[in-house]
Amino acid sequence: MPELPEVRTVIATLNNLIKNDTILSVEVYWDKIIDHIDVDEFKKAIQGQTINDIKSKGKLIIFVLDDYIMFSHLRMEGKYYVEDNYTKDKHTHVIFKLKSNRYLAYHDVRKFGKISLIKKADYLQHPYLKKIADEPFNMSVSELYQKTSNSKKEIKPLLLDQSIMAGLGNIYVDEVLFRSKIHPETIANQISEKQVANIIENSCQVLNKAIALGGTTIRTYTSSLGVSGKFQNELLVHTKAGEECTECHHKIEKIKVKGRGTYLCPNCQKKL
DNA sequence: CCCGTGCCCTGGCGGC
DNA sequence: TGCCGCCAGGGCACGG
Repeated sequence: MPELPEVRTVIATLNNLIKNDTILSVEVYWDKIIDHIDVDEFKKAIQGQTINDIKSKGKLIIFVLDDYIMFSHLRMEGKYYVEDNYTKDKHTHVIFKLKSNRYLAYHDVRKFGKISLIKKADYLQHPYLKKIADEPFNMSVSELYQKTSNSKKEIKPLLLDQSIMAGLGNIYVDEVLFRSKIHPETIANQISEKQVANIIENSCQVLNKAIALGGTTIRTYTSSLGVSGKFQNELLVHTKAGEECTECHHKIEKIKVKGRGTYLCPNCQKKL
């Protein structure tokens, strides 16, 4: 699933391929992908808009057009392809026809992803963006500590909340808590300021490494974008149930935390 | 205001 | 082999 590093890889590739291209028209095959705006309105408004830049915040992709901002959230399985010829399959839900005679196709097996369009002047008020906190790279220890020390939630669900800190999903949060030696069910207000500093530090390290490993994906524009990273080789706990911990040789366990599959080393990550 | 629950979806997997 | 039922999972709406 795309988390912050995959999104960074996707936008780097999209910038290489379609920055300064112009959207001539758009076809929508699954209306629910288009969010917060009527589909016909969306189709009409986007015609003739040039893609001036593609940015991101957390897991949100931000297309900067002439008069609008287009937000895209890939959720679980959203993918973009840039193609010379458009070949729609059962998972193609939106196709943008570009002035360069190419197509930008949005694929999504689960159909969980969302695409939205808002006038530039209003975009900071859009609910997608408004709820996204700073990424770990810009997060100060005091700000995150303020949030953790006032919360009675478990630390893992708190870190998955994008309004607390942006970018971590289910995979990277397990890796960050393992590297920080914190049990995922630890109540947030029990965590010291020093441990919060560790969480931020480890988040930056893990995400930066994943970005570096995913950043080599750029190939021809017929391949899928940002889905062939190599970060899975760096995972220390996630998906490693039954294997030995790299630190202490205890067995990695899989548990459920607030309904999410969670991997940890019970010896390195002791409950307080 | 905060919390928990259910929903959106479909491929893949376990069970028989 | 095939079919059925269930589950994963980010974010949001809704109800208590």
